[in-house]
Amino acid sequence: MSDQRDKILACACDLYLSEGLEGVSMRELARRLGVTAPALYRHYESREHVLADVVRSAYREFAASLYRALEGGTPRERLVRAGEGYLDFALRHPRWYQLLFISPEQLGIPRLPDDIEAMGCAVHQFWVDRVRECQDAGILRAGDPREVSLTMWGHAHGLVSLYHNGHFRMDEAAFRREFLRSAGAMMTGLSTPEFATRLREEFAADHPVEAHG
Amino acid sequence: MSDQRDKILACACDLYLSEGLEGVSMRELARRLGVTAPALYRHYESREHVLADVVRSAYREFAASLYRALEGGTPRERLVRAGEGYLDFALRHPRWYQLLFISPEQLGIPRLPDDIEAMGCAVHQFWVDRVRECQDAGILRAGDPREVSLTMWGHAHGLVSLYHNGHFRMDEAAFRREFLRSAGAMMTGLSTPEFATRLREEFAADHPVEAHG
DNA sequence: ACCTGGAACTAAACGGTGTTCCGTCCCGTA
DNA sequence: TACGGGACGGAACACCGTTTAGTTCCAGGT
Repeated sequence: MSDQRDKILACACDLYLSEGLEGVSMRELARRLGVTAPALYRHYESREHVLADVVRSAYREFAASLYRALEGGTPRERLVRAGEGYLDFALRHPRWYQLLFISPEQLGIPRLPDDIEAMGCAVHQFWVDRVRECQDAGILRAGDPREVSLTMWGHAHGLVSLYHNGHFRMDEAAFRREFLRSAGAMMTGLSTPEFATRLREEFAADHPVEAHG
Repeated sequence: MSDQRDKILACACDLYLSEGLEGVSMRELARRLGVTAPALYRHYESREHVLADVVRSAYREFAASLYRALEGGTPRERLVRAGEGYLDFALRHPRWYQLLFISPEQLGIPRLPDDIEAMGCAVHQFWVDRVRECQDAGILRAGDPREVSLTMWGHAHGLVSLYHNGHFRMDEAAFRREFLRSAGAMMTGLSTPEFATRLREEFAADHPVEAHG
């Protein structure tokens, strides 16, 4: 719509990515745009509305990174690529990732806008779809795909969140390894017995030296 | 040490629990204590130092709730009770739980104080101990207990965090059920085959009607 | 060409924040 | 009685989000 509104949003995203939430002040935003703070209120109702738009940008970026997984040719490949996309996004853009799971309280509002909540639902649905098609393909155990995806999502988000908040004494490479190992262990539990066997065979083929450890 | 310092901390805890982080301002704190804001600086170096002490209080409360699990008579019972204590604490005191996993950035400091990081390590070690003794008892699969506890911790924290931030459209009772189901599914994957069989038998005995579903 | 309306902006101000500086009071001790 | 020091209050600084009122400027209609 408005050109200036777009500039404000772009500047707010830059500011957030470099300085964090506290760094996004109406005055600093105005300073960088060469205007005074009240001028921003012609284009945005309040600071929270600016931040809400930044969250929307984060969701769009995240969705783009996730939906690339649909280029995979099989259910299994799509699930794996989705997992890789998730981890890559979380590690490459920590601040944007944190924005996806921010509590309304931290934004200074009682509830998230409905359209942002809907974006969260869409992401959840994406995972449910990935799980369901893997169940249909005999890769994952039968069961409610919403329950299985809840388990997977919780596990992934929990590890990333603990890492981002400094609760693991690891560098990024070590965390990547731990994440993949942990996810593998969990997936084995969620897989059908046949696929779990196949997974172990593939792992043994990929790690011949460690196979005896 | 100082009497007034204790009063400030107690008041800050009350204020945080009822109003959240943003609600803890030096001026409001002083108002409630019947003094002016600068007076607080006789007893605390800065607002961040007050908040750091609130975090320490949260850890002490959390640890007390967790360590009660040691009253259990067997490794299995101690692990189960620890899990229940974790979930209970997270649901009964959401604000205190969130403080345990807060990022330094949200407190306005670059890194958490060493002693607070150590408190986090102690909690992690507690879980490692619970896992190890369950492995020794033949309940959990053999393997590095640190890796297994990482998986369990990540899973539990992720679900709680997503629930607290409003990413699940459930009430507390529904979340409790989902949490226990998800944890059960994950534990089955981490258990020894023998124990997993026993778990399923116990579940069937507890849910005779649903056994056919 | 003139007027008008509205969009976009600025300056000033209000009430809030964390924090510092300085003066004051009071109490225990020499 | 004098002094030192801890505890406090008042004023101030620099920041914040936001509101109000006044200014500028340009497009459109008469």
